[in-house]
Amino acid sequence: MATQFRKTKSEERILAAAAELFYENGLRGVGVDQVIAASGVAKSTLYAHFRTKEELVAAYLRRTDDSWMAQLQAAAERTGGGPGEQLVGLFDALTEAFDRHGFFGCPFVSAAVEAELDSEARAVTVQHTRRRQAWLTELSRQAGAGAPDALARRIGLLIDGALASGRLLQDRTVVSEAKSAARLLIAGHI
Amino acid sequence: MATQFRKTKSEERILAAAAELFYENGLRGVGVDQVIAASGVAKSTLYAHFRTKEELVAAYLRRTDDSWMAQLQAAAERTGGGPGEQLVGLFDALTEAFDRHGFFGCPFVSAAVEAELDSEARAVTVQHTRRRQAWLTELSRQAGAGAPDALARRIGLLIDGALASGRLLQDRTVVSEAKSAARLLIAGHI
DNA sequence: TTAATCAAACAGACTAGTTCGTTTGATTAA
DNA sequence: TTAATCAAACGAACTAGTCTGTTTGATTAA
Repeated sequence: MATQFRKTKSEERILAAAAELFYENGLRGVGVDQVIAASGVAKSTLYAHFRTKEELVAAYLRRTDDSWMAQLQAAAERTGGGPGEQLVGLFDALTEAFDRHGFFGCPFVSAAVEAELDSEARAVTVQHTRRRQAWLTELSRQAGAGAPDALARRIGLLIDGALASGRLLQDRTVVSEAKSAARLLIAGHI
Repeated sequence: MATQFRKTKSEERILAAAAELFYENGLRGVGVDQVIAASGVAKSTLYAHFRTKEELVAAYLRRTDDSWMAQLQAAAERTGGGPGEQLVGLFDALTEAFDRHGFFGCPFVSAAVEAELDSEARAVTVQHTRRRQAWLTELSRQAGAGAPDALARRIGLLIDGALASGRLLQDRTVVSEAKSAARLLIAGHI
């Protein structure tokens, strides 16, 4: 439907603008007025699509959850190798993220810093972390790791560390160090 | 002098309250009014000691820089071992931090999320990161690492990762995983 | 026509920072 | 001992600006 299309287009623009602004400036660092200015949408339109700022934030994080998982999985599958190789290849997604968006760290760590403990944003953050760990655990299991859960936590730790260190040092070479560290850890687990 | 003592005590109380509040709720999440309420100090007193909120934030971060480095070094030296052993032992400081303050991650990563790019807070964050890396590089060199700088970055990556993952998962077992990962990486570097 | 969008003004809550007159308690000098 | 002095802190009101969210009434496009 055309109205649907138009509605979707506005919502899409809002979310695209919100994603960039929230990621670069933090949740509390971006006002609704900035989002409407960047998306070229009227304030009333934004509030027609999202009842509150918090709902917009949650929508942004849900979308980031999906796209972030997709990027990790795409990088993993691009290796064309087995699960062990994929656990290493996923780190390429971090380099890509650094190159595309700059050194702004992990959006979920940022959200955890800024969102209230009982907020929906926090719930999405928890959900994303579980989702990621479930996937890493499954890959570890398929790779034949003795303790898939422990290996998954270690890989997750390297991902979070690379994003955090990358932000602090403003330097993407940490990713290749995380990658080779991952290789070593995987070898130690199989 | 008694007047000196009194002044110091107020400033001290302000900083102690600010440290807890900022660490748990983020920089932007804490208002000046909360700090004065928690420290039991008048607003005018706070502004007699710190010209702006930003100056208070910077003071909090400088103090955190010092205490955080001291905690890492204390944990390292407590091993009573050589540099290689110290690079592993420092991770005990993370467990202690988790136990003492909860899972609030790295205060400098949080600051990097919330502070403006040109703020003094950001400058203190950069300074802390350099200081930490310099120390880790020196320990790596003493341990006889082939590439002390690379090993230092990997250890730093594990520290940041443990703090970030610990926050996301609300779980301190990541620290022992970071620790054993560190052992493996150090062995690979010597 | 009808649903979506627009611009613009607005209310209400909150925040940083200021001001000013008052209180406290220690030091100093007669 | 007692009275004057002083630095530090206090409380409370106030300014000025920002932020979220609402409302209104006109405009656009199928």
